[in-house]
Amino acid sequence: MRFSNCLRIFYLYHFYVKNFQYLCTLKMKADMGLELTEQEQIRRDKLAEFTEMGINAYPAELYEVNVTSKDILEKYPQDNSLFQDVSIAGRIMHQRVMGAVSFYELQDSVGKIQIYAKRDELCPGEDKSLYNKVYKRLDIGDIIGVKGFVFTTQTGEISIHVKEFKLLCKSLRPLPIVKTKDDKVYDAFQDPEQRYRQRYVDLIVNPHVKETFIKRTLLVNTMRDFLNKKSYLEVETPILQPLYGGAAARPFKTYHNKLDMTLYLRIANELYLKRLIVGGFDGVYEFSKDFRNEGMSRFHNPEFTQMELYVAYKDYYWMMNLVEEMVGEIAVALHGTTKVQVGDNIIDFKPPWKRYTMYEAIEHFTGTDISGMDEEEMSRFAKSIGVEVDSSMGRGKLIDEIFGEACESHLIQPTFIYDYPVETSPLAKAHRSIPGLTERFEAVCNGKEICNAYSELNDPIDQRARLEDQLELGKRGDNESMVVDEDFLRALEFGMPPTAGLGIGIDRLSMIMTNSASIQDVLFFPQMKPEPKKIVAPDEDFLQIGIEKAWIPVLRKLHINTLQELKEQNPNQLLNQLGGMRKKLKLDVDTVTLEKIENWISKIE
RNA sequence: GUCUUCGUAGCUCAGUCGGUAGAGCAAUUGACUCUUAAUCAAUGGGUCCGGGGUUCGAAUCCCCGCGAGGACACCA
Repeated sequence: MRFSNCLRIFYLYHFYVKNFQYLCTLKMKADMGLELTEQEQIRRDKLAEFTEMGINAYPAELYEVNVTSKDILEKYPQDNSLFQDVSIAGRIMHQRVMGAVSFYELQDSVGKIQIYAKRDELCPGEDKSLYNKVYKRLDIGDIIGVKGFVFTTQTGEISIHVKEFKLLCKSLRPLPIVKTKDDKVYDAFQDPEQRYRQRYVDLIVNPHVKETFIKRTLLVNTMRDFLNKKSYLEVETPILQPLYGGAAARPFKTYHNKLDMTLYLRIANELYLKRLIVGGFDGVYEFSKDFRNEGMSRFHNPEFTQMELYVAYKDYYWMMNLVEEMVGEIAVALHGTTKVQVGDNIIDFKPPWKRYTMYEAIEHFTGTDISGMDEEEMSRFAKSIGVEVDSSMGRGKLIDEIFGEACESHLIQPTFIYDYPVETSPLAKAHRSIPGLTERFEAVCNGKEICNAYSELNDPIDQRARLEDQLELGKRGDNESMVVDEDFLRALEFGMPPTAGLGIGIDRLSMIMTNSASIQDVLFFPQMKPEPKKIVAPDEDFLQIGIEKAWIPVLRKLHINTLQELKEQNPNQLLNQLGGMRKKLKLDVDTVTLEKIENWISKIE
């Protein structure tokens, strides 16, 4: 008994000491808060006030939620007896205070709902401070939990009548204010730089952004289900690779200390998945984050996601069928139909898709049959349609460039292009009947490649020759060519069954399926250059040359953040400025003198 | 990498010919017991991205950076 009393005293003591320390911290921050904007400072002051009133702005215990905004808005109109005892939590997005009554909009993970609170109900007694000092002074962005019942207001909006509320998190930064009326959005938060750098803000204020990412996940889940239903095995292969291969791209290079070796971040996982087919799996796939050290654009991010699939005893025709079926299913899962609006076009993913050989496509769009041309004729033709040609380009590269220039951007509806030249397809099996071509196809949609697939090359001797040809190309100045992966060749020499392989760009497909113009819109955190950071010297630097602590934030306010910057000041001017700031901020410090300032400056190295 | 557009208050933006930096929302204070882009009144808030230059005077004109968007190049 005595022991437990001691414990209680100890805990009480502990609580007060901690709270006191916290208050001190808050006040201190408030004092040195000269770098904060006015609105941020006001929010911190409010936080300190709340704390002083005994309100914990960051409570630890869970808050029971028994309903979502969406549930209420969907089901309440059908049955007004529902939701008479709800508990819900969310972020305050909008406040309309009418004196003793207030309407807030609360945003939870699936939507928004209006909440209604009345002073005399929240504060039945004489003391109205819970409403006047706390509820009314909550800010946009604060997260609260409320309990009450659902009703319809006089103007017909389904709302929650608040009987009690609890602050769950005080927000210290003002959110962008986006207003909506009749589906028209005012002051939309759409500066791309801020949206991508601070995606959390983007997600809070732009509900359609959340939709995009939910669709992306649904896309991935649908694809995974589709593949699992066919009993293919989802696997994981190395991201850190001693040799990079499986695509033509420049890699990111890194270093392992203990092994004392260079490693590369994978540009593709193709060669590892094929080793697994050699090992005896009939179907393997991986959603693979790949990394390519190249230029960025609205279609390219340094890291991106591909799904690669390899299935034994199949060929590329079979794989075409799988792709159109799978992507068709994805469209239906996301949109309820195979027709998807993308920009100004409606794209229909309903199988079967159009199929052209590469030569057919070029002939279709240019009117010229290039299949019989030699390298020189082809080079002339390429130049004539505006392709930049250089000496490192072989025949295959030329065909590829001609296709890119003349055809790709015109292919809006999903179309398979197949039978690619052997020179640019070092991992694809030679065509069963046409020399110089490979059994490879790409699906092009909305003018962009969305996937790439082959009947995989499983002839180890041909494979070695092709990889060596790539090295030869490398010597001609084509820096994308690959390194020979001896272990991969060794695996092929044990024998890989005939296999169909596929790589499908998840980001590109997401762009199309969500009607997004930029890859940055389907990546939560697209790569950005770092934000420029101000260099701010620590307090000690200033203290060391004899500056009183109170003046340090003032100097920072004047944008004097380092001793070097201080040294460059005109002492007379600084004297005036410091005097001015002292008055303006009503600082409780002795005035500075010119002598003192000169003394500071003289001590700087 | 090249070309091009942009960078002003917490947010969205205006700023004329180079002459005291503005609006709406947000914030603060006050009024308001069913509002909804709530309303009404008052108030505060600025490194005009950074650094140079021209000028009596620069948010504005010129140069050099930084960051972002777009196009091209690159990327099968």
